[in-house]
Amino acid sequence: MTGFNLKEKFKELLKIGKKLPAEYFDLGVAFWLLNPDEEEYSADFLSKKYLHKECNSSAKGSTETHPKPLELKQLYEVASKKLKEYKLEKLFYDVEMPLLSVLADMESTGIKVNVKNLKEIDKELEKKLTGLVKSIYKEAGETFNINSPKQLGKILFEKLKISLGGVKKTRGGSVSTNIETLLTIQGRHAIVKYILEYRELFKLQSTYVGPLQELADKDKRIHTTYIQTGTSTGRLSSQNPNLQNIPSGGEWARKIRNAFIPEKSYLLASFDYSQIELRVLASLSGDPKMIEAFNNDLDIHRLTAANVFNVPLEKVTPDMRQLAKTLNFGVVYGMGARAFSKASGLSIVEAQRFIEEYFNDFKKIKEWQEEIKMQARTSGYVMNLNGRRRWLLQAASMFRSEAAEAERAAINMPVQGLAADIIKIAMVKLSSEIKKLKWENKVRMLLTIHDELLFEIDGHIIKEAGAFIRKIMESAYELEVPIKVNVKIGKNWGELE
DNA sequence: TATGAGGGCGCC
DNA sequence: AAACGGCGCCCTCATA
Repeated sequence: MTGFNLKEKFKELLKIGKKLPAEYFDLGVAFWLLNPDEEEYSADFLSKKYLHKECNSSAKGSTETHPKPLELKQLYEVASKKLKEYKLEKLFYDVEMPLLSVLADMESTGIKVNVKNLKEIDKELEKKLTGLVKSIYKEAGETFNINSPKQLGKILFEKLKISLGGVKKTRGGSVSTNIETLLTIQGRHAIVKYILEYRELFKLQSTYVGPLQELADKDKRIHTTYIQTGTSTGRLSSQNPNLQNIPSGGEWARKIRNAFIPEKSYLLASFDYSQIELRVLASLSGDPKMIEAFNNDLDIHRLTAANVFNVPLEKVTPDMRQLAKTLNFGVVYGMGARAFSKASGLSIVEAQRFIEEYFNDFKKIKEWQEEIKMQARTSGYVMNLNGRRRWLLQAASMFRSEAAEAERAAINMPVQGLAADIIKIAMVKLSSEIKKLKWENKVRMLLTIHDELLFEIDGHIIKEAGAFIRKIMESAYELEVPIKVNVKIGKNWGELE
């Protein structure tokens, strides 16, 4: 079978109990592998671009357009030839295509939520919000739309005349009212703390608690859609609803996660790859210190702290470790002194010193990053270990900021992209092993959240299945360092141990 | 009424 | 806010 949106077709087949085709070729996914930064991966768009056809212009609106068989054939010819040319066949046929049906399964299964519970949280939030709105209007001396940054800015800085010291402008030139700003002016007026809490609670209610109730089906299950062509690095994205950004820290977040539950007599189990991106970075760069740290299962942030502060491991304080953690994360993203100073609270000069010290201690990481940047500049693309490719023609741009942006993307993609491959490979392997064991109904893969898999598992086999899943995830890929998976189990998503 | 930009913020 | 990578969704507001 060849076509577009095969995942949707497969979900239809699953619904009516039909068998999926043994061989299939999703054109959207194929063109995404060839260039993950296309504007879209529709038949129309790709026909126009690669076959020099005009759009299948049935006005806009109504139903999705159905490409003609001939166009499909032609697009297939182009895609399969290019996949071979760019050595992407293995990734396509062994990872992305098998993954497509795994995703169809996961989406069809969905995850159960306690709608009653959500409703209660909704009520609670409503009550809190009503009180906050009252307090805010009282402090402001008038009513206004708190959700409007424009109106809020007027109230704060014109009506209440809160000092603008340390307050930044937005890109559009207006005064910012973001959290950063609110925190800096918090001591200057009583209204600010109400607004901070209002922002937090309104976000939770409008983005999560409300929509999640609406999206539950008759079995109280929520079905996200994974977008296989949704990122430039190889990750998946999740939409309608996005189940990859459910709140995780804090009291309200816990309440929301508590509402994600297993079916009766099942348990939820999460399996998350420990420090997967740093392990990948250690492996790719071959940095001896970092590799040794992971080989000895050391606390990587503590090890980093000991190095950048030049103290023995046991002399590392929590503050030092926190700073090192920020540094480790930042390095993966190509963070500069400015961003690090912002994230750490250090001065830019101090921040710069720490970054230099970091790269002095982990020289191979610096070298690896320089190589990747060079590759991007000279060839116009970067690749990860599996040949996953991202075109970055801007790396050679004469505009420094544009080139720098591309360079940051260049050093991040091979790391984020390999981590993405690893979990994808694990998912495919898991799915086939679960089928082999005839565990389809006892072990259900529900969510994939970048470095984490969430399962719903029959309580009777939880131990066995947990060990089994962990094993497969840890052995899905061979790096220069061990891959470690943390397992947590519980009666809901908010209380896993 | 529909759309898109802007501001903002949730996650890994 | 971003000289910190990758996402999706909410609301407002101007414009079509």
